[in-house]
Amino acid sequence: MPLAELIKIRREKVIKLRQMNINPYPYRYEVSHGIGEVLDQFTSLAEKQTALRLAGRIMLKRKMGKSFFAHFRDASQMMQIYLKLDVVGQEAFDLFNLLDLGDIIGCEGTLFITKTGERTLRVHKFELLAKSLHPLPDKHAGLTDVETRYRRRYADLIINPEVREVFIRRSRIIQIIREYLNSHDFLEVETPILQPLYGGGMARPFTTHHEKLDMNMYLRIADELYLKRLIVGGYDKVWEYCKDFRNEGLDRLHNPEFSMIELYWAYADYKDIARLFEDLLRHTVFTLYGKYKIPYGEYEIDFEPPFQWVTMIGSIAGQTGIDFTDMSYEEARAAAKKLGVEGTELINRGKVIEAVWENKVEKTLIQPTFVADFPVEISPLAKKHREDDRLTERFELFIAAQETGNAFSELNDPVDQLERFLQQGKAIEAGDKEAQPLDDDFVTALSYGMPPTGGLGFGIDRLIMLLTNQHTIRDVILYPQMKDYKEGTVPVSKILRQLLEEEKNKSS
RNA sequence: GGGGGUGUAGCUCAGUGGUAGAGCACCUGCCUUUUAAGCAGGGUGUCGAUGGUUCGAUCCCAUCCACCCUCACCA
Repeated sequence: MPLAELIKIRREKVIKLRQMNINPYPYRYEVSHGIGEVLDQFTSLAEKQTALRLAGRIMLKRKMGKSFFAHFRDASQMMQIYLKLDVVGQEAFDLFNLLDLGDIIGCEGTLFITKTGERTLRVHKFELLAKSLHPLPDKHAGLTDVETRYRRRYADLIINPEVREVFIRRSRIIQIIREYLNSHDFLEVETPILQPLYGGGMARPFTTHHEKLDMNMYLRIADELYLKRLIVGGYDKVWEYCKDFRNEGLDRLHNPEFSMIELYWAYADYKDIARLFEDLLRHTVFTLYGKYKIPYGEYEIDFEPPFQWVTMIGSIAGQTGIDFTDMSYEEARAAAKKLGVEGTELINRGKVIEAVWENKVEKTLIQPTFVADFPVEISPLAKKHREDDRLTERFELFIAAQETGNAFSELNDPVDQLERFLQQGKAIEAGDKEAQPLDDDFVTALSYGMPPTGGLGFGIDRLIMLLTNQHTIRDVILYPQMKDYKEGTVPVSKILRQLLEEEKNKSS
């Protein structure tokens, strides 16, 4: 049956209800218990014959002569209700007959167990709390079409409890991290999303324009430079849960709008940050699951510290037998070529080493592994390594072959920072759309003096994928970015407008 | 951007060069402890969009749109 027909049938029920002087959209319902709570305490509530007031959405409904069985669901759980004519009376019975799957009702009653053993609410009274006009997806096959699931997340959430569970866990994970950082004296701050200049990451930004100020602005790609200014200002530990925006491709690991946590810790270096990050992840996993080993796809990931620590160049040597430590750019390029890694974008020694590493090592890092000491050319905001100035004190944490965090001993020498920006400027001129522009005010801030500082950024969406065993970023973001589509759907509003038109014509 | 795939009823899916089907949902009737309730009956769709080929296209061809997978590039 076409959607318009199904909606019309329900619309007619609404009209009928109004004629019966029943408001299909009343204002409130006094709920005494959640359904999950009722199921948890079923035995004692049933014994006492406590009168309960529960509310939820009708998911299943079947008529049995002079009685009904139905299942309804609230945020916590689903349970069966039983309603019979000689308990509720003819009027209420007929009203229940008008209800559809998807309607939201409030029920008052007591508990019992059916012959077949199902815990059930015997309904004494009920009220319609909201009429549903749109039919629900199939009660067994559910809603599987991914496009509809993402475009109409509400339908996905109504019909797929496991999807609801992922987002409950997402919320818990963020809460656990927030509590951890706050209890470790990190100050939660807010910095601009709308920025006159972007920086703090390698990415193409979204650009916009402020009319009154007549200036171009960018949606932030990272909040790093603003947080470091706060370290200059004298806060020792700061962090932010931030939405960042990057104008790049979309795939199972990338959404243009995504979430990160960045934190900065004065007087610490990248090794202190590694210990902190390790402990934060350990704590989060354990709080969530009560254990350290959790499944991710075909793997079992072990979050019990200490995590493995390798250097970028060392891990390349481990995989390929080739040591890039003392190679010049030309030697590195030749060595990379022998390994099958080449390309015009490999314009300096650092990019060559990074490319070889990505090609040969990244895929192999399943268990949590810190990869440390990145080349200076690809790390414009990190402090040079204390033992080798061709490298920086920087690590990324890899889990299940995915980057799960990025940290440095922060560069706090304003002169060195200026030189790095100038280096990046050359890259921009050479056509690198992801190189970082010179931020004069940031150099100015550093010139006031920033203490030695360790900093960390990690993508929340990818971390949540890892901790909830989801394999596409769209399954951990409630409203992932979708392309507009122009054809192929009949919006409900169009159907309703037609119905209203018909009703008007009929009554006049 | 390259390659591959998908798009048919509200949902999940079959199917066909001669105007389309199933299950669920929906409507009517029976049934006062059912549960994928059951039984009897009923209705149905711009077959993603636009062109083309054809006597005739949902099916073949072209273009476009959306979605998925994959490679490349990046978080």
